[in-house]
Amino acid sequence: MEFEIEKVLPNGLGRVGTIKTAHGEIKTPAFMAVGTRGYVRFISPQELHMLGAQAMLSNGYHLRRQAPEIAKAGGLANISAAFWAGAEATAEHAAREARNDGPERRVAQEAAGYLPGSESWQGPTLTDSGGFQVMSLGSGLGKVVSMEKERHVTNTAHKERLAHVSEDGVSFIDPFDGQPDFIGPEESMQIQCQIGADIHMAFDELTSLADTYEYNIEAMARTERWAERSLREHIKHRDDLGYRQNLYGVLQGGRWEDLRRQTAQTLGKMNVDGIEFDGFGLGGAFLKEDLGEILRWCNEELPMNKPRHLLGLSHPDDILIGAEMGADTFDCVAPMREARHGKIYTREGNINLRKYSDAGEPLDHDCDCATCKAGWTRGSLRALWRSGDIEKKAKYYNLASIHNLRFIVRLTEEIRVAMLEGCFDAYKHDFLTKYYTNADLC
RNA sequence: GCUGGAAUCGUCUAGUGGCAAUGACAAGAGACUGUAAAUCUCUCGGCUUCGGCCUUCGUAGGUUCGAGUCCUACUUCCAGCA
Repeated sequence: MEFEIEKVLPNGLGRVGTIKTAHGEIKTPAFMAVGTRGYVRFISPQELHMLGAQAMLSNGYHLRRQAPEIAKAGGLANISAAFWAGAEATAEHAAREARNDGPERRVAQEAAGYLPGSESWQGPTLTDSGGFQVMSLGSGLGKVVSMEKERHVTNTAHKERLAHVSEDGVSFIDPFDGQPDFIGPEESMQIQCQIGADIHMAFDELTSLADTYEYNIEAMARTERWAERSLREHIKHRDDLGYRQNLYGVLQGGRWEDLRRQTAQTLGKMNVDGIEFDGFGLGGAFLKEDLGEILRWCNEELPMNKPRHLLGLSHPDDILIGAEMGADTFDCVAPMREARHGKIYTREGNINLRKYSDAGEPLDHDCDCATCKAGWTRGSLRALWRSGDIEKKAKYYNLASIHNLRFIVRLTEEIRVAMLEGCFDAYKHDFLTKYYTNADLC
């Protein structure tokens, strides 16, 4: 994998570049669409391309059982409709998708034409290691990035712990079928090399905001040991599918400067038989106010010439700060999840669609997404969303997801242009002023 | 006309002696950041110094310490019979 840097900001960290993978290029900064199970919910691969998404991120944890099948088909970016239609995985997959409201849920996806496998994603792909699930199934304190410190432990206090960490890896209960399972660095690498994304993440342990400094030292050291094991295993399999797969080491260390700088140096130099990581994942749960500083600590220590992926963030201020501080790629479920939940992104701040039952105005007055161009208004979209008709709802999820995703993708495109033209600071200031000073902001 | 049955918060609905009264939907507010998330939380008669207070289950009476619940009459609706 090559990474070409075209321009660097005066701060020496933020940059414009191009990542070249076996399945295509990624012009950075870039936002990757999240398709956890190998497809992006409610958005077809063709629609993804049209809205400017350059890459898709899937998850080794969720695809672990289908991984051998995916490998046989030649990897995530090569699987055909026939694969999903014919594979045994389909039955299991459908059962999982349908777990809440029976067949209806699947019918909704079929009706809208968004079942996985109607097409395949032709482009660069990335898989996560399953490390995030250590926390989301385990310590269970939502990965909240909040403006307010008091709020950082929220909404999951009564969760049952489904995952436990040991030196070997993570033992967990699959929340869908209740079966016990285990993933360690070796397992994660084997799974990811079967799925065959262009970029893989080392198996890491994400700590929550509630964890102590002492625990973060322990978890970070474990993540570094896992990183070396990940690299060792990855090297064995990285060419198994006939093209070169790449591995990013993942930085943890919470909100502490000494830990962040230390792990950046350690992972930046880490090698197995002279082979180093191809790039780096910037991980962690962040308070918004700390994000820029933490990224600066990491990226001042990491090698300049390798790409960095900021894991799991996408709010505009986070992306702007991330790009400024040297993150090249991003991914996040928020644009699509929030779309499904009725939050529509606009340049003047986000709106809650519930409040616009009669509104004939566009979603966003300045938007070039397919949904807006097709003339959907706040009112007409709200009517779809609130409809009891499951097919209409599916249509809403499609239209709203496209809008929000395009909004974030476009933001990264504009950041790239602004950086190239040397006006990043002005662009950032203008965007944030407009976006965060509106009274309707939610 | 007779005989049964039914009338509860926008809608549907639970409730057969201690109830401002169940659940669902609708409505309203908030949350969501490497997807256990088409999800979750809160509000949903009025007032409140948050301890309560007031007014409510078709209408009017009655029994009872106490009635949405029991009794009587009336009104309306449904079903069956004329």
